[in-house]
Amino acid sequence: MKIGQLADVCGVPPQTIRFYERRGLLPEPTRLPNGYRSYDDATVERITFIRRSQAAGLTLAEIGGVLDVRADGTAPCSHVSELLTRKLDEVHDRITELTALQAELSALVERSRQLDPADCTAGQICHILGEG
Amino acid sequence: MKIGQLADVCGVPPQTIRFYERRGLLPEPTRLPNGYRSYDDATVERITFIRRSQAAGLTLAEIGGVLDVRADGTAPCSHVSELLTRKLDEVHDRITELTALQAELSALVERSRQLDPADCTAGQICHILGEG
DNA sequence: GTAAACCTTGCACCATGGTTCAAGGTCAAG
DNA sequence: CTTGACCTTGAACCATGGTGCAAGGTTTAC
Repeated sequence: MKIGQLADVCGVPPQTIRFYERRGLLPEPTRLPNGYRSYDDATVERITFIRRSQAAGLTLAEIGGVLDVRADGTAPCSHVSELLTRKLDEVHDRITELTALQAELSALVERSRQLDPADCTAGQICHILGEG
Repeated sequence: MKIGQLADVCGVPPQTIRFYERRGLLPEPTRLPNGYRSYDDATVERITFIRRSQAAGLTLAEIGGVLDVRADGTAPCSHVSELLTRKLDEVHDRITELTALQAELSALVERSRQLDPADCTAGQICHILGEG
């Protein structure tokens, strides 16, 4: 299977596959006599795994880590488990931040509805975003 | 006031002030006879405004837009109001995404607790992250 | 007079996840 | 035999918000 076919099967552009290879997420593929990359079905699975892991919020570096542990012959279970737990914390923290920001923005939008644009001519830059 | 003093007052590094200048968020400052940048209190206010707007989740490009409208002599009220409303939508959408991701991660972590690492030896990469 | 602390400029670099380009080799169809 | 679709490589570029470095000029303190 050449890179274009692999790309079609996996739903990613060929450049992205080469990019994953450069990042060490995919092993160097075997080559056809003409130098073209040649892939088997295991690579389809590997790319699918990468995309699924990305969907779970892991970075490419983190996914690479899992793949490396697996390549060592060690089951990456505890590694993955810790990773997911940590990621869950990060997501939770980010939601907390964004929720606070949402409240802040709501207050500002509400304020913008109540302020009179005519008052805006003062020396300040913007009386909606101005002081607190 | 020289750049270092301005930086201290505003709590940002001098490089960041030059960076804002390059991005058009700060006007070209007047210069002392020796070529050093010279600032007045209005710049303190302007940088404070930039940081406050960043805290509200606006990008530097968006903040620059507000500043430009203001520089035109137009009150940026309706512009800012729309910007904030749009930003509120974005934040809301992002929270929705992250909440879904949180649920997904929770399920995976739970699954990792129930799966037996001994089953991990199969041909797949990771039975926690494997076929969803 | 000299060292430290400040200022100047321009340019390169950081992470993130790719995308795009240039210049060329290969292969199948007509 | 030429056109088009595919493949190769290396390198630059995108947005984001800065940070760091090099090489030099200035100013302040001792």
